[in-house]
Order: sequence, then structure tokens, then C-alpha cells
Amino acid sequence: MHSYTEENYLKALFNLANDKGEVSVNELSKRLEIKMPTVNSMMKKLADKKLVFYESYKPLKLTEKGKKEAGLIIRKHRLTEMFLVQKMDFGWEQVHEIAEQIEHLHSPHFFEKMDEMLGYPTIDPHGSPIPDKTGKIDWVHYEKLSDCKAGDTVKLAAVIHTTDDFLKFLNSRELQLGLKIKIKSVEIFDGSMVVAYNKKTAETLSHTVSERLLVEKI
Amino acid sequence: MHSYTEENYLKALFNLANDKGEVSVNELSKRLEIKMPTVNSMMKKLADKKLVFYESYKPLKLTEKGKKEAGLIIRKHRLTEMFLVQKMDFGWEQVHEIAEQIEHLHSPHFFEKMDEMLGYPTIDPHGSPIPDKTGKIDWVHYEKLSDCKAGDTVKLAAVIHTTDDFLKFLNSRELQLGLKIKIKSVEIFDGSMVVAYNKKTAETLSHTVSERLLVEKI
DNA sequence: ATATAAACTTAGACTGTTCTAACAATATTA
DNA sequence: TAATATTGTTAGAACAGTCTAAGTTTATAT
Repeated sequence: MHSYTEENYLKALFNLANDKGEVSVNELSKRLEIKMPTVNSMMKKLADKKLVFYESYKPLKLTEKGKKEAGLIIRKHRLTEMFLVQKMDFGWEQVHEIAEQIEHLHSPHFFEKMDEMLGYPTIDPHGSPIPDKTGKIDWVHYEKLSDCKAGDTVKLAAVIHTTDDFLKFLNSRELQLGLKIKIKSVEIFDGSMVVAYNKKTAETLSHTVSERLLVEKI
Repeated sequence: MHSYTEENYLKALFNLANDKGEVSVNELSKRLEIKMPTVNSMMKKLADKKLVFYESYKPLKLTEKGKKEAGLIIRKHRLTEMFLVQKMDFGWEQVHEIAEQIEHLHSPHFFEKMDEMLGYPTIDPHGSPIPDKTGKIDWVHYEKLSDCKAGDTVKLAAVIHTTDDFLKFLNSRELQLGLKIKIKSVEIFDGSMVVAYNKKTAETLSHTVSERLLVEKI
């Protein structure tokens, strides 16, 4: 079993992984707000445990074992978020902090029960995929709203870079998953969009917002 | 804020407190399965934090502040147990271990929501009182079934010293809180009782069992 | 291509929580 | 009450996880 601390390193490595699956010590250090020398020694420890590939001055990479462990923690996190929203009536902007703690609980039975009560969900309240029981993630490719063109009609599938403030902003604009959005126009110079949804006929969304909204074309 | 570890010491001190509120280092050491010197130094630390009265070679005692902190942790534990049983359909023998972990979460909002969903319960699934939001416990005095006499009719109000095995035993005999029990006879030499409840007319309960069952006379 | 900047590593220290070994005080019992 | 057992304390070590300071390697830029 891994410590609370080790679990946080694994999770951060997983979440930071780019297409090559590589993460720098620096990035990890910044994400965790832990100084580089500390991260460095933890990487050696995780390498001993065969969770991370580590060589001096080379980027970090999770091993298959590490990916699985990280996936299982993220599974617990996302299941918890879904439970909090669906069964305890929390808002999607309230659940991250609580899930951050619950994800470290050691009780298979508890998470199985959640999963069952939720009907075995495959996405969390922000549209992120929930890893399966083996820790594997089913990567679905969505487009960014910011990559769509005027005239497109899309369905809001997921939101990324979900800070508290961003989610509250989405609440205030009635933007929620599943929403059908029509793109009326796109400004060239700043990438902002005018869109229509619900009963709104002309809402403006900045590029900062639209690149954090993932959509499905319909 | 106190560490996970400190919280466990506080809780154990609270739970071990006798009528004088005093606990020996030795008892605490055994309860926590932590060696005496470790307990000793932690007591000095908690004394520095004004959570425990500590003097060399004297019994340990929680301060008012310590009692409050401990009460609040036990509140979280018992609310969680109630939530697990009432809202997640766990058996009363399954909830202790999970609550043992969840009690350490730092999220007032989470526990308030549980409390609300449960309708502000005052007892946990084993009949133990849930401390209020200030950490105070409403001590209700129940009698032990083992102290009752033949002919008495009682209602099962709480169970104590609730190990897994004991709770499973109670399940197998259909013994649950609220149950009306008639005492048919009491054996002098071993204190065992023959009782009637539900459709059972002559169940024998050993003294070991009956002294762990708290009842209200009716 | 060399100077500078950024990223990374090593070394060593500190805190929190645990332990064992040894010693001291109190309690029990013969 | 004196010997013995139990309980409690002190001292010192160990480990996990963190830090700062200083040095090394790689990347960037003039």
C-alpha cells in the first residue's frame, strides 16, 4: 500500500502527463507546491517501487504499474465527485476539495457501493472519464468550443481546468453539461464567440472560456 | 488544526475516560497499540497545546478544550456511521472501519450535509449518542440487560463493545435496536438469560452478551 | 560558441511519529 | 515492610517527508 503522500505524487504525475507521458521534475514540483529536491528524492523512492521510470536529468514517466495505481486513485476521486453531486446535492464547484480527501480512503467496499448507487457512471460531474476498476481510462476525444466555427451546433460534453471561479462563472451563465449551443459568430481579433443556448440568443464567451469547454459536434 | 495522529490520541482518551475522566498511559498505549514512550511524549505535546492535563506519574485527563475537540471528532465518526447505514445501506457491523477514516476529513460542509440528510440524528447505528456541534455529548443512562430481572420487559436501546463478531452474532439472532425483549428467567450460576422477542419464545443469551446490551425498562 | 539562465541533483538539517534500551517511581504481594 | 512486578519516564535512534544552500547539467540566447 502507498502513503497518502505517494498517492498525491502519482496522481499529479498522471494528470500532468502529456502525449509522450513525460513530466519534468519542475512541472511536478510546481503542481504539488513542493520544492524540487523533495520531488527528486520522492521520484527515486517511487522508482525503487517500480512506479516511475527515473534517470538523472531525464523526464519522469509512470510505469504501467504506476499508471494503474494513479488511475485507481483518480477513479476514487471522480466516483466521489459524482456521488457528492448526484446523491448529496453538492454543486460541481464544491466537490473537488472533498474528493481530494476521500480519494485516499482505503475501503474497496465503500467505493463499490458508491459505484453501484450511481449506476456505474463513466464520467464525473465535469465530464471527465472515470477510470475502470483496473485503473484504465477510456479517452474520448472532444473538440474545444474555441476550435469550432460560426454556424456549428454542439453539445457541451466536458469542462477542463475547472477552478472554483470558472465553475461559478458557468453556473451564472446556466452553462451545464449536455447543453446544446449554437455558434452565431466568432471574432477574429480576440477569438470571442457569440453563442445561443437555452433562451439566450446572444451570449458572448471569451476565448479563455471557450477553450475550456469541450464539445461534441451535432 | 490537529494532525490525524493527534486526533486519534484525543479520541482514544475520550473513549477510555472513566467516571473520573482519568486514563493511564498504559491503557492508552494498549488501546492505540502504540508503545508507552511514544504515548508519553505525545501527551507532553498535547499538554503544550492545552488539550490534556499531564503531570509525571499522574493519570491523564482531557482539558475542556481537549474534550471539545475529541467530541467533534466522535461526532464526525458517528454521523458517518449513521450515514453509511441509513443512506448507503451498509450493515452496522461494516461501518466502523470506514467511519474511522472519514472522521478525519476536514470539510464542515460535508458533515453538515450528512447531518441534514439524516434529519439531525442524536444517536448512531449502535445507539451511541452523537455529540452536538459544540462537541458536547448528551449522556443518557441505560441499564445493562444483565442487570435486569426475570419478568422485566425492556427495549433494546444501545449495544456496547461492538466488535465485528459481536454485531454479526446480534444479526444472526435478529437482535436490533428498538426491539422489545421479555426476560423469562435468569440463571444464577452463569448469569445467562432466557428471553423472548419477535416470534422467538425462548432464546438464551450468555452474560457476556447481555452485559453488552443496554436497555430501557418499559 | 560561449555566457547566462533554467532545471536538476546532492548534501545536510529539521519536524513529526515511531521505536528500543535503560532507568525511575509506584503498586502489589509475600 | 521489603522484594518484586508493573507502570511510567528519559535518552537516543530511525524513517518519512519536508526544507535550504550549494553545486552540476542541460537549455537558451546573445
